[in-house]
Amino acid sequence: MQFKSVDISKTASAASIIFDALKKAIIEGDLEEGAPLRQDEIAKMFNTSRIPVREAISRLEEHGLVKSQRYKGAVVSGLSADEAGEIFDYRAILEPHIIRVAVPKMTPKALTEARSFCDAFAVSDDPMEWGDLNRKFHATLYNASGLTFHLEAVESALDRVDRYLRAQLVLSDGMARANDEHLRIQDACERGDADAAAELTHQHILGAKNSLLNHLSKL
Amino acid sequence: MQFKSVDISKTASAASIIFDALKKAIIEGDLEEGAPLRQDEIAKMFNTSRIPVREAISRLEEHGLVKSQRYKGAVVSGLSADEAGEIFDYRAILEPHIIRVAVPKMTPKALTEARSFCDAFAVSDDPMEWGDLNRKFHATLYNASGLTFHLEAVESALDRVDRYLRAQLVLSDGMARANDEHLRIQDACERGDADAAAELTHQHILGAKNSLLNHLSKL
DNA sequence: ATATTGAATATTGGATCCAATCTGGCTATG
DNA sequence: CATAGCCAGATTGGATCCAATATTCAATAT
Repeated sequence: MQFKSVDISKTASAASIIFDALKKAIIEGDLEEGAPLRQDEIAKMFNTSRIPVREAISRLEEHGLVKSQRYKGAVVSGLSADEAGEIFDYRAILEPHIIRVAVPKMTPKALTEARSFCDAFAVSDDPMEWGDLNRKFHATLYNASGLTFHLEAVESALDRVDRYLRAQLVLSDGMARANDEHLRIQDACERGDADAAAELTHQHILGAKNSLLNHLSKL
Repeated sequence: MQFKSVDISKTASAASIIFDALKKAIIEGDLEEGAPLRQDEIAKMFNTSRIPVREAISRLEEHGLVKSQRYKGAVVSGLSADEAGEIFDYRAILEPHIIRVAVPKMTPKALTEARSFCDAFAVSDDPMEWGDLNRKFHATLYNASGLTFHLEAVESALDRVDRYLRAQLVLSDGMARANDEHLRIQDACERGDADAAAELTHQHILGAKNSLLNHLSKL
């Protein structure tokens, strides 16, 4: 008799679960910049001791999402407009390269999947969903590249500016422009025009950066 | 009366010390790919308990330097030739951008410091020193850019391929070519020619990549 | 002889306890 | 009144102990 292989899970340690939860909370802005991460408090939330909490925090620190001082504890990292701008520049350099490599490798399946995210993004009216769909759309296209190191690097960069990205989408013309640009990128990919996809991606990121910095400077 | 600020140290936790030591050992190849990291063993080496060891290992994992499996322990990550090649490509994209930004900001002090590393690299006959001096030379030039995120990203990438970099320098023409290219880069920086510095850096990295992959394919 | 079971050992993940350090408020003193 | 010193609570870093899982190897059945 044949059995289906079932994932007996237990795969995730408490530390990993806490890490993921804290990361999500920081990225999505539930934990504000400068907010202190009290080990005891977090441990109680997850019904664990402080040991896995500390492991989670130290891993977050390696990602630059928190800063901790010996005997003083950890706080959520802040990000100045300049730093956010630098990270957008970083993405504007890397992501065009990734999509250029990816285009010739995209399967019909990947393309339809990307298009479905693109469509969902277009019709969604839930601002909390926009950020997710936006990332999924781009990630689906990028994944075809097979450039695992680049993909990790970009994910990490996106984590750092996720809040800014969402903020930018909410701006008056943010969604409209993003939508339009997504369609053009999707089109270029379907045509197999890697150079166009790369150039459009470059403009897409720099456009978001300018829109964001422009907005921030007015505050 | 004025006091110089003295670092009362104690700044470093045991976990940080262990992290740095393990990282150095992995980067420099003292710990080979696939080598298991036994918490107990490492704890005894540092006269600590396993707690800070685990924290160090989990931080290393976030940097991709080790891979660990629940209840099975951690091993030093391997890196295929393809993956190493990908990371060289990544550097070939980022570092030219960094140096282009850096050139107009370089102080005379930074330039002389870079030149001293360049000279030391040229005359050193200790292969273990080459890797360090090489990284210090480039880092000194890059630091002027003030692009902290980019600098961290490149450092992290260099950590992953450090062994390959050293191996490449030891190849017959590795040092000679690196030396020559370093001088050209230093020259371009001193002339204030950012575009030339960027282009030379690009070629420098791709040249090293090709030399390395070419060598590896012959094994 | 080979494959399978099961117990003994090794190793990791986490809980609890202790030590070191920070923080905030109180007091003494000028 | 202002300020330095100091004590008590809060908080973190680490050590020790226990639980969960993996691995090894001897015993047994086919």
